[in-house]
Amino acid sequence: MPPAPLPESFYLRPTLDVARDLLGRRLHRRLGRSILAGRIVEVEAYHQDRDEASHAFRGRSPRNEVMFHRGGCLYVYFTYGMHFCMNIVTEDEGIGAAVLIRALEPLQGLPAMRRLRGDPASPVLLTGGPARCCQAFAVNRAQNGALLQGPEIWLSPGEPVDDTEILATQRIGIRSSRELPWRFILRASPWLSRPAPRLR
DNA sequence: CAGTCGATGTACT
DNA sequence: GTACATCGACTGG
Repeated sequence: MPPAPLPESFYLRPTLDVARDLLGRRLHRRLGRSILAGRIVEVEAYHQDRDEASHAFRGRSPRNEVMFHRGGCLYVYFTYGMHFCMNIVTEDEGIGAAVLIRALEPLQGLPAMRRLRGDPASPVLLTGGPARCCQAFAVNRAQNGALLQGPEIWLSPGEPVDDTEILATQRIGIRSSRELPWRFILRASPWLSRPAPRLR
């Protein structure tokens, strides 16, 4: 039996708290009779308030509708004409907020992930990057709005992460509100979309 | 290594 | 038109 989903209450907290707390959790995806799993090692928070880079900053629209749903579902959007990105929706109905999954450590179903990704040369190219995570886990428009209580896709507790393992940095690939340190990484993970900044 | 650039759909000015 | 929460192929050092 696969691990049980995190409770809905996990998602109904301030988005930055959820973002940090997502590190070390596991993402599970059922594909027919097989199950894929990965450990979350890199995320970015987005919020309707004070965050011009957020899709929710300018209010509800058909695209960002799911960001305003009650926390505990998946917001999937299409970008750059060919890629999908997946987000964990947070907070109450009516608040536009979500956490982008940027990198995972593959744990289960690696052969299937390799097929879905076109057999990349380096292991980190399997799930290092938000669009790569979606491709490796077969996530696309069809999963937009999916509830995270399974059986299609869900999160499980995984194992605890100490605060000292977490680093907050600026987000990747955005212009506005770039000063917000809302990217959270497991600093020692080899599975990040890019290496942790050097210590000083 | 770093930097550049094309692919290609959708949202928004 | 222009930008876009990206990726992969290619260039040059």
